Amino acid sequence: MLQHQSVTRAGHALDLSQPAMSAALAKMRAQLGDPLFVRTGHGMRPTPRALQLAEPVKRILEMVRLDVLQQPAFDPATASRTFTVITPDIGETVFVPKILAYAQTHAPRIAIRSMAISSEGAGEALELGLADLAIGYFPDLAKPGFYQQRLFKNSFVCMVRADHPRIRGSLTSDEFLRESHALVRPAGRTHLFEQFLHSKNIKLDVRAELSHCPA
DNA sequence: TGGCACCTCGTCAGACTTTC
DNA sequence: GAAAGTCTGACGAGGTGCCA
Repeated sequence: MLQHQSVTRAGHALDLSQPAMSAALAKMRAQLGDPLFVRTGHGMRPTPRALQLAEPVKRILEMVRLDVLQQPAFDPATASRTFTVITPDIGETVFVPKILAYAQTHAPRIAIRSMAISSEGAGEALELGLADLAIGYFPDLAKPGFYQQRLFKNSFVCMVRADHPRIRGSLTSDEFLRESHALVRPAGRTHLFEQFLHSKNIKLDVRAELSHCPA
């Protein structure tokens, strides 16, 4: 209003109609107990009270503009921080090296910290700010508040010893279930495939349980 | 969780005020 | 008296709190 000296023009500058602006002015008049702006032949002139308020209001608006509305843009080239990534064990060997290689060129001051936690705990870690990103299969995060993007499709394969009779060809599900198995369970976590078998009430003949995937 | 009442804030239309 | 601008009442949309 001080800048435009007109209810209509001030409203237009704020993308409001004149009545809306007039109503806002009426509310301010009631709250401050002063007309603030009075009609004259040369527009809406400020009262002494309005002029007195102009400087502190200007400072408040400037503070809001700088500290609230104007957020610093993220610049990978100069950013210096550690990103925490939730990823399964395989992610540490597949994803993290690629991320580091990319960061070395485009974000040289960025560091990556890998975190291996359960699918159920990933959502909470992200919500609490303990982690920045989760790479892997996290069906529990398919809900509002989380952004998801498919990066790739994955499939499972069977690993057998070099002289195993099934070294060639494919397996039927019955043949697969008749075999004995080595179960890789890092840090005691339940593998996605195990969860699938459990949901189907299928039990494997597990002869060995390992915490690391054999080289 | 859905329905309801209430409040806030917006627009529209028309009355009103001021100035020339 | 005309023109420009402001004010006001009616009404609608959306948000919120309460209650069954």
